[in-house]
Amino acid sequence: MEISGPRGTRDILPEESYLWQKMENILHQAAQQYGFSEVRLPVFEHTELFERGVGDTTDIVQKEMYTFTDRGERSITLRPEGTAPSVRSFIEHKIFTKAQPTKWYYMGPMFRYDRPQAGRFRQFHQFGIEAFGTSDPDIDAEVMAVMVRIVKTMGISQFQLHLNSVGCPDCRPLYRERLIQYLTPFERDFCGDCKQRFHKNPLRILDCKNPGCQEAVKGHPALSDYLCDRCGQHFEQVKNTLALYGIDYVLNPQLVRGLDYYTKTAFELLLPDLGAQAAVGGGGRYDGLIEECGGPPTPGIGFAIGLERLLTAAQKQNPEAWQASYSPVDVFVVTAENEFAPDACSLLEEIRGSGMKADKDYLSRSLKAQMKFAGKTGARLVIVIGEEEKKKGYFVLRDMKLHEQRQIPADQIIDEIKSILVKPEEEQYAE
RNA sequence: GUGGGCGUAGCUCAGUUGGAUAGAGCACCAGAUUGUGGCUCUGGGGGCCGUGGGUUCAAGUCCCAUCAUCCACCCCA
Repeated sequence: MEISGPRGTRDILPEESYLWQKMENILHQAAQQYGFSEVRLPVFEHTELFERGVGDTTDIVQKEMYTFTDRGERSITLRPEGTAPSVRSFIEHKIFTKAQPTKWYYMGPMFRYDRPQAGRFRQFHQFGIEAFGTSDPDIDAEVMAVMVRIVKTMGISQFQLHLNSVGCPDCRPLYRERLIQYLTPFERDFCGDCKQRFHKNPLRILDCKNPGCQEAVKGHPALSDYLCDRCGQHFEQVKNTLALYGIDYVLNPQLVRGLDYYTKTAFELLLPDLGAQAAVGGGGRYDGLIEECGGPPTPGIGFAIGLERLLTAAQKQNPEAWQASYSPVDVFVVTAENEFAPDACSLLEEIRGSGMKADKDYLSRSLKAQMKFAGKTGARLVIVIGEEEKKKGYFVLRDMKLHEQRQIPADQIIDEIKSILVKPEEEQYAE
């Protein structure tokens, strides 16, 4: 009881990893349907990339990064998010010289030094997409469409897409000024954090959860009233295209994403029954980020979705599809006497060669114990080899689900198990 | 970083105002069933009672510390 993994880490054991594979298949497929291609990026980067890319006023950079000095005296950070590394790769490989836009997706572990709680880990997993090189509002809607499609395909029907526009460097300063004007009388009532935010990033006060701050913010001027023409038109077009796609959304003027780089479109996917961790995914447009990171001026938009939370939500809302039940094998070969082990081995290889999952006992157990073990693996079929069978050239094929068995001539056994296992789809779903 | 809850078998938990070899269910192994799983019955293995200190004739039980874990806040995914 002394050995355990580091705080905030988690092992995904076989009964669960099977569900992750199922989820990952959905993610790959959804992204590819919309024309996104996978990039696989390193899990660590130069610390500076995140300081620049994520923004050094953010909580992520200020208190949540796993940063260390490597043996070459370089400051290295385990990636806390996927956008900055994607941007780095886009610039490094001069992808901007190719035909645009560039549509990428990624998935993998992210790291944040936070205190663990329900739905929050120090190593967690995200899926994300990035579209570089176009500021067409249609791509904003498309990015959200990918997110919504994923959630729906997972069998999640209870969710909300919150949408806002946070403006651009042309119009946000004006709004910021108005907001400061409005908030000034309330300054002394703010919580400690918001007193800081008031000077550094007053927009963040809007989504503070502190009741006192919320009260103060109630009648605040809406950012949407201060958007410049370009941002306003962009926002309208995004909403039009979303409508075209049949995607429902909730306009949320309070939505201000935590990362510094967002411009124009900002959105968040909320799930009601995840408690404190209702935010499953979020994203937005970041038209200044690529330039900020040293690339040519290039617009971009993306989102990231938390996979632990996504899976938890799916299990809650669609338990039939996401319960942990998995059979590692289709066929289990059992021997009446230990001496038939060689026959079992060659039969196994034949079954595996035909594309089915098969296994046997490796502990010299009694026939009864082998049967018991076979039952525990969840194998649909058991093949029995013994004296009689070997002499007369047949196998006993037992169907564990139907609780019945038959004698099958040795040369027909492969075809026979195939015909049982490869059944019409409704048979499999009936389980 | 702040606050709260909880640490007894692989898992879920009992354990009386401190008192004798620390229990149950599930799980695991074996047998009842001399060639067959799921049900039933019988038996078996398995506990530094999180760790360190203290109080006491005596600590799983009381006190202190520490670690782990869970939940919430901040923030996020």
